[in-house]
Amino acid sequence: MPGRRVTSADVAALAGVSRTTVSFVMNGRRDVKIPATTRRRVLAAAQELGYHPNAPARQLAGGASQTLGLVLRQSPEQVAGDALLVETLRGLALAARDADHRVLVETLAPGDGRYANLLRSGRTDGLIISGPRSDDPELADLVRDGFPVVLQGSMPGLAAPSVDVDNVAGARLAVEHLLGLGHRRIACITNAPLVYTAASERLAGYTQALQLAGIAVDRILIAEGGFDAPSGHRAMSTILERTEIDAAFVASDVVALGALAALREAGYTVPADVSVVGFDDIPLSAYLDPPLTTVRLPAREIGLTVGLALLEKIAGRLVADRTLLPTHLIVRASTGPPRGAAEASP
Amino acid sequence: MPGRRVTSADVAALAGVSRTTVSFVMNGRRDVKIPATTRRRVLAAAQELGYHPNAPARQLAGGASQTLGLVLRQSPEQVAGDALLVETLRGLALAARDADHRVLVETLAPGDGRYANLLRSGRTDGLIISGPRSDDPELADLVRDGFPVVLQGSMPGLAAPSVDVDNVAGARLAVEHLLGLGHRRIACITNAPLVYTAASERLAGYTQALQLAGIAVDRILIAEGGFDAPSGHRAMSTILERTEIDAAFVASDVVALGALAALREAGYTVPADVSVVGFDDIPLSAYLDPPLTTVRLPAREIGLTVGLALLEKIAGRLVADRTLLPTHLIVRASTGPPRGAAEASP
DNA sequence: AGCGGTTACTGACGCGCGTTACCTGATGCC
DNA sequence: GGCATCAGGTAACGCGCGTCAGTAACCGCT
Repeated sequence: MPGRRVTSADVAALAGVSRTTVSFVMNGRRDVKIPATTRRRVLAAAQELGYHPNAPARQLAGGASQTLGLVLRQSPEQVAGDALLVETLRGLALAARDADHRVLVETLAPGDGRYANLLRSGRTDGLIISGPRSDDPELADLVRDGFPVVLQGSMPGLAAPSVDVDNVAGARLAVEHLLGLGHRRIACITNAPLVYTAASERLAGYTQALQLAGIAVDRILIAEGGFDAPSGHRAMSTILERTEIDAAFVASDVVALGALAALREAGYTVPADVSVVGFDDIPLSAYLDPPLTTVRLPAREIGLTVGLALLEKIAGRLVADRTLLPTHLIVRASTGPPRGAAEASP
Repeated sequence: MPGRRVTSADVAALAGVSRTTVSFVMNGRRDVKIPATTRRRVLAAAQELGYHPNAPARQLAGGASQTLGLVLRQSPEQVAGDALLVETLRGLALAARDADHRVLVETLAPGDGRYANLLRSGRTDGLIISGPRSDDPELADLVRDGFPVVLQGSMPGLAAPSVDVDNVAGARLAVEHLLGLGHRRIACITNAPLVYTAASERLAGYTQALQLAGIAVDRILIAEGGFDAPSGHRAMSTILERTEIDAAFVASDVVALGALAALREAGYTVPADVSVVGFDDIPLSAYLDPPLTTVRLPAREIGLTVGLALLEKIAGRLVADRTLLPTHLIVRASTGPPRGAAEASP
C-alpha cells in the first residue's frame, strides 16, 4: 500500500501558487500565460513530490479516458492460432502511444459478449472490434448510439469504418501465381468456415482468378479449413480422396501446415507433385520444409491503421468507410512448375 | 457523440428514491437492508434508462480501477516471435474476468520504459511485468513503494512475487530424453542470449542433465540463439562447422525451426542422423516435418497463475515469492535412437 | 402513553481534477 | 490624471459516485 497520494494541491502549496496554476502548467496550456519562472517552480515542486495526476479524476473532470479498447471477438482456437495477432496488437499499441493513449484488451469468452459497457461506462474512448460477427446486437446498438467504433475485418451493412486486408486481391495473387506456373487443377482450402467474411473473400479471390483464366470452378476441389493445422490436414485428405490435384491454395499458413502434412502422408512431394501457396506469411513460413510460398498480410500495419482510424473517429473527424490494405506475394520453394512442364523445360 | 449520460440521479428520480439507495442497490450491498420491492423498482428504472455506472467516477470515489496492467518488457522481435504470448494473455484475461477486472496491455518501445505511471496515476490496480530486466530502475521503485507487482519470468533479488515455468527441470527433461535414447554428443542452442534468465536456466538444465549422466560439458557444442528462426539457423551452422553431433537440444521451438533448416541444408536427416528436441510446444510443432519432440510450456496456465497472483497481491494477501509451473515432455518424431543403436537393435 | 429498537431511507461530504469567471495591480495611452 | 488594457493569478463550481451519519416512521412491549 503506497503512501498517501500526492495531489495537485500539494504541489500548489509547495510551489506557492494555486491549484489552478498547477493544472495549467501540468496540461501545458498555451492559451494561458504562465511566466517561465512560475512554470519552473511548479514543475520542480511536482518533481520533488513525485506528483502523478490522477487519471480517473482527470477523466471525471471532463476529460477522456485516453484508452482504446480492443475487443477480440474471435473464438479461443482462432485467437490461439492467429500468429499475427501479437503483431497487430503491436501496431495498435504504436498508434495509441503516439497519441498518448493506452490499449485495453478484452478477450471474450465464447458465450458472453459483454463488451459494450467498456464504452458506456467510460472506461474506453473507443472500441476496435476484431472479427466482428453479424449476430451481435450490442455492436449495432453501439454504432447507432454514436460511439466511436472501428472494425478490424469486414461486416457489410454496419455503419462503422472498417479496416481489412484486401483478401480478394490477395487470394487472386496466390492463384494467379499458380496459374502462371502452368497449374490447372488447383485445390482451395479455406482458412475458416465461410460464415467468416475473410474466408469467403479469399475463396472469392480464388474463384475470380480461375474464371479470369477461363477455368471452370470445380466444387470438389474446394474444402473448408477451420483456423488450425488439424483442419488443414483433414481438408487436404478429403480432397485427395476424391480427386487429383497439381496445386493448392490454402488460405492460411497455419492451415497450410496441416495440408502439407497430409500431402506428405499421402506420398506427394511439394512442389514436385503438388505446389502449395499459403496466406498470411507467419514468421515461420520461411523456415518450413519446403519454405512456403505465401501472401503476406501486413499485420502490424493493420493494427496501426485501425488504431489511427479509431483515434480520428474519437476526435470527431471523418474516417473512410472501408480501408483495404494491400498484400504481397512472397514466392518461396513450395511452388514450382507442374510435372509435365518440368520435364519439358530442360 | 452519444447523448447526455444517464447518471444515478436520473435512476433515483425515476425510481422515486434517493441516489444513495440507487448506489446501494447497484452495488448489491448485503449489509444494507433494501426491501425486494424497492430493489426491483430501482433495477427496473436503471434498465429502462440504460444506466451504466461511470467507471472513473466510481474509482474516484474511493474504488479501484478494476484493471490489471500487463507490461511487455520484451523487445519487438521477441514479442513477435513469441507464439505463446497470446495464449498467456488469454489465461490472464480469464483470471481477470472472473474477478471482474480488465486487462490493459502496455507494449514498450525499446528505448522508453514509461510504465510506472500506469500504476501511479491510478489507471491500473496492479502490474504484471513480463520479461523483467535487471536494468530497470522504475520496477525497483514501484516495488519499494509497495505497489502490487508480479513478475512473469525471473528476476532474482527483487522483492516481488514471480511466476515462471520450471526452465531448469524442463531442459533436463529434454536432455535426459536424448540421453535415454543413447545419444552422447548433444548440442545445445539457447533460446536467447544468456543475459535472459530463461535462457541461462535452460542451459543450466542441459548442463545438469549431462553432469548427472557423467558426461563432460563441451563448450563447442553450445551456441546462442536469439528468439527467432534465423538465429537458430546460424547457431546450428556454427556448431556443424566445428564438430559432429548426434542430437541437439534447442531451447525454443521457433529457434529449432531454423536449426532444422540448417541441418537439412547440411545434408543431415532428422531423426536418422541427428535427433532434435525443442522447447515451448508451439501449436505448429506437431505439424512440422518431422513433428517436433519438445517440452510443453503451459502458456495459458502461466497467464492464469500470474493473474491470480496479482489479484491476491492487490487484495493485500500474501503471495508465494516464486511459483514454478511444471513442464511436460512431448515425444514426437524428431527424436530417435542414434545410428549405431538403430543398426544394433533389430 | 412512553420508550427502546428496528426498518427504510436520505442529505451532504469528499474523492482529484479541469475550467470558468473574476480579481488585482501594473502598464500604456491620450 | 483618468481610463482602458493586460499579465498573472485565483476562488469556486461541477464531473458521478460511495459512504457516513443521521432521521423519520413504525413496531412491540410494559
